[in-house]
Amino acid sequence: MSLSTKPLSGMRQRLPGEFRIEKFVTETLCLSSVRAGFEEYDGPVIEPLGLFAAKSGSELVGRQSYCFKDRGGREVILRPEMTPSLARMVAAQGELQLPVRWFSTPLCYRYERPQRGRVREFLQFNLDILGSENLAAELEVILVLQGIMKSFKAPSSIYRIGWSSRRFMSDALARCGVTKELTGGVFSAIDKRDKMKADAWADFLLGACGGNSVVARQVISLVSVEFLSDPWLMDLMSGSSAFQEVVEFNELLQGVGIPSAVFSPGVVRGLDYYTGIVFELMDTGGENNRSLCGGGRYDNLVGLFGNKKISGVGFGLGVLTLTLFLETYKLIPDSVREAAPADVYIAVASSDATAAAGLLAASIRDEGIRVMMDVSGKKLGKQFSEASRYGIPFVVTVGPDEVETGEYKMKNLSDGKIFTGSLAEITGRLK
RNA sequence: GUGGGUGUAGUUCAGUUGGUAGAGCCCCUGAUUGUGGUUCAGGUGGUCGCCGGUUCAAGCCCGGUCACCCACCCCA
Repeated sequence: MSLSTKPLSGMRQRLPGEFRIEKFVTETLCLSSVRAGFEEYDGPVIEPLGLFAAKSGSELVGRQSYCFKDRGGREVILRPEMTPSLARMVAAQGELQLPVRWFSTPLCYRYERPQRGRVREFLQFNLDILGSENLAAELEVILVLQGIMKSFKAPSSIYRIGWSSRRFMSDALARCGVTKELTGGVFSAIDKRDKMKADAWADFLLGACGGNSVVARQVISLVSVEFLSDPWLMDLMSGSSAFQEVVEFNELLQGVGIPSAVFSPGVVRGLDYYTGIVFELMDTGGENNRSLCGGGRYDNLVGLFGNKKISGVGFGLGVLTLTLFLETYKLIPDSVREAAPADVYIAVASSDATAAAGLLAASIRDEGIRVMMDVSGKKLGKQFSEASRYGIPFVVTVGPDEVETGEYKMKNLSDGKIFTGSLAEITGRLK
């Protein structure tokens, strides 16, 4: 009985070609963050279960987590997300200069059935600002998000940043006549609106509203609102500070001019800890059905660790979902997809020249040039094939003749021309 | 956890009413013994996912099982 050649279901395994693409994506994310003054951090993969039990949501922790007892009998969990760890790190710092602007690309784990864009071990880019209650913080993270999309050269027509506010929606639902007990159910009903047929959804919502059709009609009006200046909405929300905040944030977005950001009362977000403005990033085409990114303001997370009240705002972005999005719109550059592993290949004409070839390889490498030396021992033609397959542009041949004369032949594989020269002349050419 | 689909060469797939397993690509060898790509000639490679049943005979029919994919739930 031999071992399986497959990794555990949903676990991450990357061949060099795939890894190169993933690396391109994460490095671009990193660059966009650094450009906005954010600093990178990291946290533990294994956390105490209690860290997530409090605020992340029962579904996430109860059914979709890798949790177990360690050898010390502690209930532990492979982190399903990063934000609670971040909140703890910030809470533990006595004299941290606030606000902090941090980002990270942690591996996270969720025990769910794998499907397109969803696996069990995944990279989730996180970017947060903690310690600012100013709406400028929301604006800043959305600006970074937009900057990320720009740096991938994604035109604003192919994605949409839908945003709303938890506080506003709770207030609005109350004013529509939804009781406190029913609010949660109505929220999740709203979340499902785009996934159901209109009639079926209306029935579903009616159920969530406790069968009260007057209330249900009000809720339908609410989520159908497209503009904040809607007279019905302004009448409903008169005197609401949450509504005022939404209007204010909308003005900020208008002022900056972010065409892809759209007020969408239907955006609710799943995680329990969000309190204020929430947003998500969606593909406007039908290819990638799930949100690529979700985020918002969370006011009470740091408070779990003591008396400090530090408000945060940030988002999580799935590296895999983003990569699928980029693939769909052909936004992964060919230079990344087809990158050669070396600048020059050293072909060894006969085995007695191996030491000389090694010496040559080392001295060219010292100049910062990427050199792949043949280790196959195959005949010369095969070595050229190998270089060609790798996409390496130059081949230098080393054999008894070269060892004797110190003159090397370098072939340019794209035009077939051969250059002859000393080691210094060869490296000069390659630089 | 629920529903649907697919399992045949390294890979993508074809395989007729049940009759001894096929193609493209890849890979290997040679034409070219110190120079790749193109071309040409040849070649390797299969427990048809697994177990059982029906049959003279099963890749094909039936039952079970496992794996993967897709959708739902949830979420990045």
